[in-house]
Amino acid sequence: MPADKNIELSINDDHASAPPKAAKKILDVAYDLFYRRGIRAIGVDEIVKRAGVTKPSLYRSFPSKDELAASYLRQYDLEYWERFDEAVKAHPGDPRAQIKAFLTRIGKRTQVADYRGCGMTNAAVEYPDHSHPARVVSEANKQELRRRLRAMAGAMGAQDADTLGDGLLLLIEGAYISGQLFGLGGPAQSVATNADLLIEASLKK
Amino acid sequence: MPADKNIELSINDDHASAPPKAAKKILDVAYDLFYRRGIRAIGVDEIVKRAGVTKPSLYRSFPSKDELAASYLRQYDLEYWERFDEAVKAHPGDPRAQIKAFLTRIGKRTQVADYRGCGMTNAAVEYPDHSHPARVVSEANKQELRRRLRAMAGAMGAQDADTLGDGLLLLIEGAYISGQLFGLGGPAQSVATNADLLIEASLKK
DNA sequence: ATGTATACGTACCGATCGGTAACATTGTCA
DNA sequence: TGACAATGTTACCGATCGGTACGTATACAT
Repeated sequence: MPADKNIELSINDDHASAPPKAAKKILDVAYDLFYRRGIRAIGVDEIVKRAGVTKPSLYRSFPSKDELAASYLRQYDLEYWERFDEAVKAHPGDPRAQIKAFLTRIGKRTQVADYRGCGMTNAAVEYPDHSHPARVVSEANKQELRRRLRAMAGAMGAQDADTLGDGLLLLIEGAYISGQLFGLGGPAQSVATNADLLIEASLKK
Repeated sequence: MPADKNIELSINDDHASAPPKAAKKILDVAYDLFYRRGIRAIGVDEIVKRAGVTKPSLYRSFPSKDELAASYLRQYDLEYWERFDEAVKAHPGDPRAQIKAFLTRIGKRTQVADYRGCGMTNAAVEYPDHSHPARVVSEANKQELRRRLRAMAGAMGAQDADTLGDGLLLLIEGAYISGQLFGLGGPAQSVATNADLLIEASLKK
Protein backbone atom coordinates (compact mmCIF):
# COMPACT_ATOMS: atom_id res chain seq x y z
CA MET A 1 0.00 0.00 0.00
CA PRO A 2 2.98 2.42 -0.18
CA ALA A 3 4.12 4.38 -3.21
CA ASP A 4 1.00 6.46 -3.25
CA LYS A 5 2.60 9.80 -2.60
CA ASN A 6 4.21 9.94 -6.01
CA ILE A 7 0.88 9.38 -7.64
CA GLU A 8 -0.80 12.03 -5.63
CA LEU A 9 1.90 14.46 -6.60
CA SER A 10 1.54 13.69 -10.25
CA ILE A 11 -2.20 14.03 -10.24
CA ASN A 12 -2.10 17.15 -8.15
CA ASP A 13 0.57 19.16 -9.91
CA ASP A 14 -1.91 21.51 -11.47
CA HIS A 15 -0.77 24.91 -10.31
CA ALA A 16 -4.19 25.81 -8.99
CA SER A 17 -4.84 26.67 -5.40
CA ALA A 18 -3.81 23.65 -3.35
CA PRO A 19 -4.73 24.51 0.21
CA PRO A 20 -6.53 21.33 1.25
CA LYS A 21 -4.19 18.64 0.06
CA ALA A 22 -4.23 16.61 3.25
CA ALA A 23 -7.99 16.93 3.59
CA LYS A 24 -8.59 15.07 0.35
CA LYS A 25 -6.28 12.23 1.28
CA ILE A 26 -7.93 11.95 4.66
CA LEU A 27 -11.41 11.88 3.20
CA ASP A 28 -10.43 9.32 0.58
CA VAL A 29 -8.94 6.99 3.15
CA ALA A 30 -11.82 7.52 5.58
CA TYR A 31 -14.28 6.79 2.80
CA ASP A 32 -12.67 3.46 2.06
CA LEU A 33 -12.22 2.38 5.66
CA PHE A 34 -15.60 3.59 6.91
CA TYR A 35 -17.41 1.88 4.09
CA ARG A 36 -15.59 -1.43 4.19
CA ARG A 37 -15.22 -1.95 7.91
CA GLY A 38 -17.74 0.40 9.50
CA ILE A 39 -17.43 3.81 11.11
CA ARG A 40 -17.32 2.71 14.72
CA ALA A 41 -14.74 0.06 13.89
CA ILE A 42 -12.23 2.58 12.56
CA GLY A 43 -10.24 4.90 14.79
CA VAL A 44 -8.84 8.23 13.71
CA ASP A 45 -5.33 6.92 14.30
CA GLU A 46 -5.72 4.32 11.60
CA ILE A 47 -7.11 6.90 9.21
CA VAL A 48 -4.24 9.33 9.60
CA LYS A 49 -1.73 6.49 9.46
CA ARG A 50 -3.09 5.12 6.19
CA ALA A 51 -3.42 8.63 4.78
CA GLY A 52 0.18 9.43 5.62
CA VAL A 53 -0.75 12.50 7.64
CA THR A 54 -0.95 13.35 11.30
CA LYS A 55 -3.84 13.71 13.65
CA PRO A 56 -3.77 17.50 13.96
CA SER A 57 -4.08 17.67 10.19
CA LEU A 58 -7.29 15.74 10.41
CA TYR A 59 -8.73 18.01 13.06
CA ARG A 60 -7.80 21.12 11.10
CA SER A 61 -9.96 19.96 8.20
CA PHE A 62 -12.72 18.23 10.16
CA PRO A 63 -14.12 19.35 13.50
CA SER A 64 -14.57 15.80 14.81
CA LYS A 65 -14.65 12.17 13.81
CA ASP A 66 -18.43 12.34 13.66
CA GLU A 67 -18.24 15.21 11.20
CA LEU A 68 -15.66 13.34 9.16
CA ALA A 69 -18.12 10.47 8.99
CA ALA A 70 -20.79 12.90 7.83
CA SER A 71 -18.42 14.20 5.15
CA TYR A 72 -17.81 10.65 4.01
CA LEU A 73 -21.54 10.16 3.63
CA ARG A 74 -21.99 13.43 1.78
CA GLN A 75 -19.43 12.20 -0.72
CA TYR A 76 -21.23 8.87 -0.83
CA ASP A 77 -24.48 10.72 -1.49
CA LEU A 78 -23.01 12.48 -4.52
CA GLU A 79 -21.78 9.27 -6.08
CA TYR A 80 -25.03 7.51 -5.23
CA TRP A 81 -27.15 9.88 -7.27
CA GLU A 82 -24.62 9.79 -10.06
CA ARG A 83 -25.24 6.07 -10.37
CA PHE A 84 -28.96 6.58 -10.04
CA ASP A 85 -29.05 9.24 -12.71
CA GLU A 86 -27.00 7.07 -15.03
CA ALA A 87 -29.75 4.47 -14.99
CA VAL A 88 -32.36 7.19 -15.48
CA LYS A 89 -30.59 8.78 -18.42
CA ALA A 90 -30.13 5.42 -20.10
CA HIS A 91 -33.90 5.10 -20.55
CA PRO A 92 -35.46 8.53 -21.06
CA GLY A 93 -39.15 8.69 -20.36
CA ASP A 94 -39.33 5.02 -19.36
CA PRO A 95 -39.34 4.83 -15.58
CA ARG A 96 -39.92 1.11 -15.52
CA ALA A 97 -36.78 0.53 -17.58
CA GLN A 98 -34.93 3.03 -15.40
CA ILE A 99 -35.79 1.08 -12.28
CA LYS A 100 -34.88 -2.16 -13.94
CA ALA A 101 -31.50 -0.80 -15.00
CA PHE A 102 -30.78 0.56 -11.54
CA LEU A 103 -31.77 -2.66 -9.82
CA THR A 104 -29.90 -4.83 -12.27
CA ARG A 105 -26.80 -2.87 -11.43
CA ILE A 106 -27.42 -3.29 -7.70
CA GLY A 107 -28.04 -6.99 -8.16
CA LYS A 108 -24.70 -7.34 -9.89
CA ARG A 109 -22.82 -5.30 -7.33
CA THR A 110 -24.10 -7.53 -4.56
CA GLN A 111 -22.64 -10.58 -6.24
CA VAL A 112 -19.04 -9.89 -5.41
CA ALA A 113 -17.15 -11.21 -2.42
CA ASP A 114 -17.04 -8.91 0.61
CA TYR A 115 -19.84 -6.71 -0.71
CA ARG A 116 -20.67 -4.26 2.03
CA GLY A 117 -24.07 -2.95 1.06
CA CYS A 118 -25.10 0.69 1.19
CA GLY A 119 -22.94 3.05 3.22
CA MET A 120 -26.01 5.11 4.09
CA THR A 121 -27.93 2.14 5.40
CA ASN A 122 -24.96 0.84 7.35
CA ALA A 123 -24.33 4.20 8.98
CA ALA A 124 -27.94 4.41 10.13
CA VAL A 125 -27.63 0.99 11.74
CA GLU A 126 -24.44 2.02 13.48
CA TYR A 127 -25.94 5.25 14.80
CA PRO A 128 -29.54 4.89 15.97
CA ASP A 129 -29.47 8.38 17.45
CA HIS A 130 -31.31 10.62 15.00
CA SER A 131 -29.21 13.63 15.93
CA HIS A 132 -25.90 12.08 14.96
CA PRO A 133 -24.31 14.01 12.07
CA ALA A 134 -23.78 10.87 10.01
CA ARG A 135 -27.33 9.71 10.50
CA VAL A 136 -28.72 13.08 9.46
CA VAL A 137 -27.05 12.67 6.07
CA SER A 138 -28.18 9.09 5.82
CA GLU A 139 -31.82 9.84 6.56
CA ALA A 140 -31.90 12.68 4.05
CA ASN A 141 -30.54 10.34 1.37
CA LYS A 142 -33.20 7.76 2.08
CA GLN A 143 -36.00 10.30 2.11
CA GLU A 144 -34.88 11.44 -1.32
CA LEU A 145 -34.74 7.87 -2.56
CA ARG A 146 -38.26 7.29 -1.36
CA ARG A 147 -39.46 10.45 -3.01
CA ARG A 148 -37.95 9.49 -6.34
CA LEU A 149 -39.23 5.94 -6.28
CA ARG A 150 -42.76 7.03 -5.49
CA ALA A 151 -42.66 9.59 -8.28
CA MET A 152 -41.41 6.99 -10.73
CA ALA A 153 -44.07 4.53 -9.62
CA GLY A 154 -46.65 7.20 -10.36
CA ALA A 155 -45.17 7.85 -13.78
CA MET A 156 -45.39 4.13 -14.50
CA GLY A 157 -49.12 4.29 -13.96
CA ALA A 158 -49.31 2.25 -10.78
CA GLN A 159 -52.66 1.72 -9.16
CA ASP A 160 -51.18 2.86 -5.86
CA ALA A 161 -47.99 4.75 -6.63
CA ASP A 162 -46.92 5.25 -3.03
CA THR A 163 -47.32 1.59 -2.20
CA LEU A 164 -45.36 0.48 -5.25
CA GLY A 165 -42.65 3.07 -4.65
CA ASP A 166 -42.33 1.88 -1.07
CA GLY A 167 -42.30 -1.74 -2.20
CA LEU A 168 -39.42 -0.98 -4.54
CA LEU A 169 -37.60 0.72 -1.69
CA LEU A 170 -38.08 -2.33 0.49
CA LEU A 171 -36.63 -4.55 -2.23
CA ILE A 172 -33.67 -2.23 -2.68
CA GLU A 173 -32.89 -2.05 1.02
CA GLY A 174 -33.32 -5.78 1.23
CA ALA A 175 -30.80 -6.19 -1.57
CA TYR A 176 -28.27 -3.96 0.16
CA ILE A 177 -28.55 -5.91 3.39
CA SER A 178 -28.83 -9.46 2.11
CA GLY A 179 -26.03 -8.71 -0.31
CA GLN A 180 -23.67 -8.44 2.59
CA LEU A 181 -25.35 -11.13 4.68
CA PHE A 182 -25.32 -13.92 2.14
CA GLY A 183 -22.27 -14.14 -0.05
CA LEU A 184 -22.34 -15.08 -3.67
CA GLY A 185 -25.60 -16.58 -4.87
CA GLY A 186 -27.61 -14.71 -2.26
CA PRO A 187 -31.17 -13.44 -2.58
CA ALA A 188 -30.06 -10.02 -3.78
CA GLN A 189 -29.32 -11.37 -7.24
CA SER A 190 -33.04 -11.64 -7.86
CA VAL A 191 -33.89 -8.08 -6.88
CA ALA A 192 -34.48 -6.86 -10.44
CA THR A 193 -36.62 -9.86 -11.31
CA ASN A 194 -38.76 -9.53 -8.21
CA ALA A 195 -39.09 -5.79 -8.68
CA ASP A 196 -40.35 -6.27 -12.20
CA LEU A 197 -42.86 -8.84 -11.02
CA LEU A 198 -44.07 -6.43 -8.38
CA ILE A 199 -44.32 -3.61 -10.88
CA GLU A 200 -46.29 -5.75 -13.31
CA ALA A 201 -48.71 -6.67 -10.54
CA SER A 202 -49.12 -3.05 -9.49
CA LEU A 203 -50.00 -1.40 -12.80
CA LYS A 204 -53.51 -0.30 -13.68
CA LYS A 205 -55.21 -2.96 -15.66
CA MET B 1 -27.04 0.59 44.53
CA PRO B 2 -28.32 -1.51 47.48
CA ALA B 3 -31.84 -2.81 48.09
CA ASP B 4 -31.91 -4.79 44.91
CA LYS B 5 -31.10 -8.14 46.38
CA ASN B 6 -34.45 -8.49 48.09
CA ILE B 7 -36.31 -8.05 44.83
CA GLU B 8 -34.23 -10.51 42.97
CA LEU B 9 -34.77 -13.00 45.75
CA SER B 10 -38.51 -12.67 45.64
CA ILE B 11 -38.74 -13.21 41.91
CA ASN B 12 -36.35 -16.11 42.02
CA ASP B 13 -37.75 -18.10 44.91
CA ASP B 14 -38.54 -21.18 42.89
CA HIS B 15 -36.54 -23.84 44.66
CA ALA B 16 -34.89 -25.14 41.51
CA SER B 17 -31.17 -25.15 40.98
CA ALA B 18 -30.04 -21.55 40.89
CA PRO B 19 -26.43 -21.55 39.82
CA PRO B 20 -26.40 -18.85 37.15
CA LYS B 21 -28.31 -16.03 38.74
CA ALA B 22 -26.02 -13.21 37.69
CA ALA B 23 -25.59 -14.63 34.21
CA LYS B 24 -29.28 -14.19 33.49
CA LYS B 25 -29.33 -10.60 34.66
CA ILE B 26 -26.26 -9.86 32.58
CA LEU B 27 -27.74 -11.44 29.48
CA ASP B 28 -31.05 -9.66 29.95
CA VAL B 29 -29.39 -6.29 30.26
CA ALA B 30 -26.98 -6.98 27.40
CA TYR B 31 -29.90 -8.06 25.23
CA ASP B 32 -31.70 -4.80 25.81
CA LEU B 33 -28.67 -2.54 25.39
CA PHE B 34 -27.16 -4.39 22.43
CA TYR B 35 -30.43 -4.40 20.59
CA ARG B 36 -31.44 -0.82 21.23
CA ARG B 37 -28.12 0.95 20.90
CA GLY B 38 -25.87 -1.51 19.05
CA ILE B 39 -23.17 -3.90 20.21
CA ARG B 40 -20.15 -1.74 19.48
CA ALA B 41 -21.79 1.22 21.17
CA ILE B 42 -22.13 -0.56 24.51
CA GLY B 43 -19.20 -1.22 26.80
CA VAL B 44 -19.03 -4.02 29.32
CA ASP B 45 -18.85 -1.48 32.12
CA GLU B 46 -22.28 -0.16 31.29
CA ILE B 47 -23.68 -3.66 31.13
CA VAL B 48 -22.44 -4.70 34.56
CA LYS B 49 -23.49 -1.39 36.03
CA ARG B 50 -27.07 -1.66 34.76
CA ALA B 51 -27.21 -5.32 35.74
CA GLY B 52 -26.09 -4.54 39.27
CA VAL B 53 -23.18 -6.96 39.08
CA THR B 54 -19.46 -6.61 38.71
CA LYS B 55 -17.13 -7.20 35.82
CA PRO B 56 -15.58 -10.43 37.11
CA SER B 57 -19.08 -11.88 37.30
CA LEU B 58 -19.57 -11.18 33.64
CA TYR B 59 -16.33 -12.85 32.69
CA ARG B 60 -17.11 -15.91 34.82
CA SER B 61 -20.24 -16.54 32.77
CA PHE B 62 -19.03 -15.33 29.36
CA PRO B 63 -15.54 -15.73 27.94
CA SER B 64 -15.55 -12.35 26.21
CA LYS B 65 -17.73 -9.49 25.11
CA ASP B 66 -17.88 -10.99 21.63
CA GLU B 67 -19.21 -14.24 23.06
CA LEU B 68 -21.71 -12.33 25.16
CA ALA B 69 -22.91 -10.70 21.97
CA ALA B 70 -23.22 -14.13 20.38
CA SER B 71 -25.24 -15.32 23.38
CA TYR B 72 -27.51 -12.32 22.99
CA LEU B 73 -28.12 -13.28 19.39
CA ARG B 74 -28.74 -16.93 20.26
CA GLN B 75 -31.46 -15.74 22.62
CA TYR B 76 -32.75 -13.45 19.89
CA ASP B 77 -32.79 -16.42 17.54
CA LEU B 78 -35.00 -18.44 19.88
CA GLU B 79 -37.54 -15.67 20.23
CA TYR B 80 -37.42 -14.95 16.51
CA TRP B 81 -38.54 -18.43 15.56
CA GLU B 82 -41.15 -18.37 18.30
CA ARG B 83 -42.74 -15.39 16.58
CA PHE B 84 -42.35 -17.02 13.20
CA ASP B 85 -43.94 -20.27 14.34
CA GLU B 86 -46.80 -18.37 15.89
CA ALA B 87 -47.71 -17.02 12.48
CA VAL B 88 -47.31 -20.47 10.96
CA LYS B 89 -49.47 -22.21 13.54
CA ALA B 90 -52.20 -19.62 13.14
CA HIS B 91 -52.82 -20.78 9.56
CA PRO B 92 -52.14 -24.51 9.26
CA GLY B 93 -51.52 -25.69 5.74
CA ASP B 94 -51.85 -22.20 4.28
CA PRO B 95 -48.35 -20.82 3.67
CA ARG B 96 -49.61 -17.72 1.96
CA ALA B 97 -51.66 -16.77 4.99
CA GLN B 98 -48.73 -17.66 7.22
CA ILE B 99 -46.49 -15.25 5.37
CA LYS B 100 -49.15 -12.59 5.42
CA ALA B 101 -49.59 -12.96 9.17
CA PHE B 102 -45.86 -12.82 9.80
CA LEU B 103 -45.39 -9.76 7.61
CA THR B 104 -48.39 -7.98 9.02
CA ARG B 105 -46.84 -8.39 12.43
CA ILE B 106 -43.51 -7.05 11.20
CA GLY B 107 -45.23 -4.14 9.52
CA LYS B 108 -46.91 -3.23 12.77
CA ARG B 109 -43.75 -3.57 14.84
CA THR B 110 -41.95 -1.16 12.54
CA GLN B 111 -44.55 1.52 13.17
CA VAL B 112 -43.45 2.41 16.67
CA ALA B 113 -41.06 5.19 17.60
CA ASP B 114 -37.43 4.14 17.99
CA TYR B 115 -37.97 0.83 16.26
CA ARG B 116 -34.56 -0.77 15.87
CA GLY B 117 -35.10 -3.41 13.24
CA CYS B 118 -33.74 -6.94 13.39
CA GLY B 119 -30.98 -7.64 15.88
CA MET B 120 -29.52 -10.22 13.55
CA THR B 121 -29.35 -7.85 10.62
CA ASN B 122 -27.91 -5.05 12.72
CA ALA B 123 -25.21 -7.29 14.15
CA ALA B 124 -24.13 -8.37 10.68
CA VAL B 125 -23.79 -4.73 9.67
CA GLU B 126 -21.73 -3.98 12.74
CA TYR B 127 -19.41 -6.94 12.17
CA PRO B 128 -18.50 -7.50 8.53
CA ASP B 129 -15.92 -10.11 9.49
CA HIS B 130 -17.49 -13.49 8.80
CA SER B 131 -15.54 -15.14 11.60
CA HIS B 132 -16.91 -12.93 14.35
CA PRO B 133 -18.93 -14.99 16.86
CA ALA B 134 -21.91 -12.68 16.65
CA ARG B 135 -21.94 -12.72 12.88
CA VAL B 136 -21.79 -16.51 12.79
CA VAL B 137 -25.08 -16.64 14.70
CA SER B 138 -26.57 -13.94 12.53
CA GLU B 139 -25.70 -15.63 9.25
CA ALA B 140 -27.09 -18.95 10.43
CA ASN B 141 -30.35 -17.28 11.33
CA LYS B 142 -30.63 -15.68 7.91
CA GLN B 143 -29.81 -18.90 6.10
CA GLU B 144 -32.60 -20.60 7.99
CA LEU B 145 -35.00 -17.78 7.16
CA ARG B 146 -34.14 -18.12 3.50
CA ARG B 147 -34.63 -21.86 3.62
CA ARG B 148 -38.07 -21.54 5.19
CA LEU B 149 -39.25 -18.82 2.85
CA ARG B 150 -38.22 -20.75 -0.23
CA ALA B 151 -39.94 -23.86 1.08
CA MET B 152 -43.11 -21.91 1.76
CA ALA B 153 -42.98 -20.32 -1.67
CA GLY B 154 -42.81 -23.80 -3.13
CA ALA B 155 -45.76 -24.94 -1.07
CA MET B 156 -47.73 -21.97 -2.37
CA GLY B 157 -47.25 -23.22 -5.90
CA ALA B 158 -44.98 -20.50 -7.17
CA GLN B 159 -43.69 -20.68 -10.70
CA ASP B 160 -40.19 -20.11 -9.40
CA ALA B 161 -40.18 -20.92 -5.69
CA ASP B 162 -36.61 -19.85 -5.04
CA THR B 163 -37.10 -16.48 -6.68
CA LEU B 164 -40.31 -15.79 -4.78
CA GLY B 165 -38.79 -16.96 -1.50
CA ASP B 166 -35.83 -14.66 -2.07
CA GLY B 167 -38.15 -11.82 -3.03
CA LEU B 168 -40.01 -12.22 0.24
CA LEU B 169 -36.71 -12.19 2.09
CA LEU B 170 -35.74 -8.96 0.37
CA LEU B 171 -39.02 -7.38 1.40
CA ILE B 172 -38.58 -8.54 4.98
CA GLU B 173 -35.03 -7.26 5.25
CA GLY B 174 -36.12 -4.04 3.64
CA ALA B 175 -38.83 -3.69 6.25
CA TYR B 176 -36.38 -4.22 9.09
CA ILE B 177 -34.04 -1.58 7.77
CA SER B 178 -36.47 1.03 6.55
CA GLY B 179 -38.43 0.56 9.75
CA GLN B 180 -35.55 2.07 11.66
CA LEU B 181 -34.56 4.54 8.93
CA PHE B 182 -37.90 6.20 8.44
CA GLY B 183 -39.96 6.76 11.52
CA LEU B 184 -43.69 6.42 11.67
CA GLY B 185 -45.39 6.23 8.30
CA GLY B 186 -42.35 4.69 6.67
CA PRO B 187 -42.29 2.25 3.75
CA ALA B 188 -42.22 -0.76 6.05
CA GLN B 189 -45.92 -0.42 6.79
CA SER B 190 -46.67 -1.66 3.30
CA VAL B 191 -44.55 -4.80 3.50
CA ALA B 192 -47.48 -7.20 3.83
CA THR B 193 -49.36 -5.57 0.99
CA ASN B 194 -46.38 -5.61 -1.34
CA ALA B 195 -45.56 -9.18 -0.41
CA ASP B 196 -49.05 -10.30 -1.25
CA LEU B 197 -48.89 -8.52 -4.59
CA LEU B 198 -45.60 -10.23 -5.32
CA ILE B 199 -46.99 -13.61 -4.31
CA GLU B 200 -50.02 -13.16 -6.50
CA ALA B 201 -47.80 -12.31 -9.45
CA SER B 202 -45.57 -15.32 -8.83
CA LEU B 203 -48.13 -18.13 -8.66
CA LYS B 204 -48.68 -20.57 -11.48
CA LYS B 205 -51.52 -19.42 -13.62
C1' DA C 1 15.87 39.51 4.06
C1' DT C 2 12.03 39.68 6.91
C1' DG C 3 7.29 39.35 8.30
C1' DT C 4 3.23 36.73 8.11
C1' DA C 5 0.16 33.21 7.31
C1' DT C 6 -0.64 28.58 6.75
C1' DA C 7 0.22 23.62 6.97
C1' DC C 8 2.52 20.05 9.45
C1' DG C 9 4.77 17.12 13.27
C1' DT C 10 5.95 15.69 18.13
C1' DA C 11 4.24 14.72 22.15
C1' DC C 12 0.82 14.49 25.11
C1' DC C 13 -4.01 14.64 27.47
C1' DG C 14 -7.85 12.28 30.23
C1' DA C 15 -11.18 8.80 29.38
C1' DT C 16 -12.58 4.52 28.16
C1' DC C 17 -11.87 0.08 26.04
C1' DG C 18 -11.94 -5.21 27.11
C1' DG C 19 -10.10 -8.09 30.51
C1' DT C 20 -7.83 -9.98 34.97
C1' DA C 21 -5.57 -11.05 39.74
C1' DA C 22 -6.36 -11.77 44.48
C1' DC C 23 -9.27 -11.98 48.10
C1' DA C 24 -13.58 -11.41 50.98
C1' DT C 25 -18.43 -12.64 51.48
C1' DT C 26 -22.49 -15.11 50.89
C1' DG C 27 -26.05 -18.86 50.46
C1' DT C 28 -26.87 -23.79 50.08
C1' DC C 29 -26.75 -28.36 51.02
C1' DA C 30 -24.75 -32.30 53.35
C1' DT D 1 -20.56 -27.37 61.13
C1' DG D 2 -18.06 -27.75 57.21
C1' DA D 3 -17.39 -27.46 52.44
C1' DC D 4 -18.39 -25.85 47.98
C1' DA D 5 -19.86 -22.86 44.53
C1' DA D 6 -21.33 -18.39 43.15
C1' DT D 7 -20.95 -13.66 43.68
C1' DG D 8 -18.92 -9.43 45.33
C1' DT D 9 -14.85 -6.10 46.17
C1' DT D 10 -10.95 -3.56 44.94
C1' DA D 11 -7.48 -2.54 42.33
C1' DC D 12 -5.23 -2.97 38.41
C1' DC D 13 -3.46 -4.02 33.34
C1' DG D 14 -1.99 -2.48 28.48
C1' DA D 15 -4.22 -0.67 24.52
C1' DT D 16 -6.85 2.39 22.25
C1' DC D 17 -10.27 6.01 22.13
C1' DG D 18 -11.16 11.02 20.34
C1' DG D 19 -8.91 15.28 20.78
C1' DT D 20 -5.34 19.11 21.65
C1' DA D 21 -1.22 22.31 23.16
C1' DC D 22 2.58 23.88 21.15
C1' DG D 23 6.63 24.26 18.53
C1' DT D 24 8.43 23.89 13.55
C1' DA D 25 8.72 24.06 8.52
C1' DT D 26 7.43 26.04 4.22
C1' DA D 27 5.44 29.57 1.00
C1' DC D 28 4.74 34.01 -0.50
C1' DA D 29 4.52 39.01 -0.36
C1' DT D 30 6.76 43.07 0.80
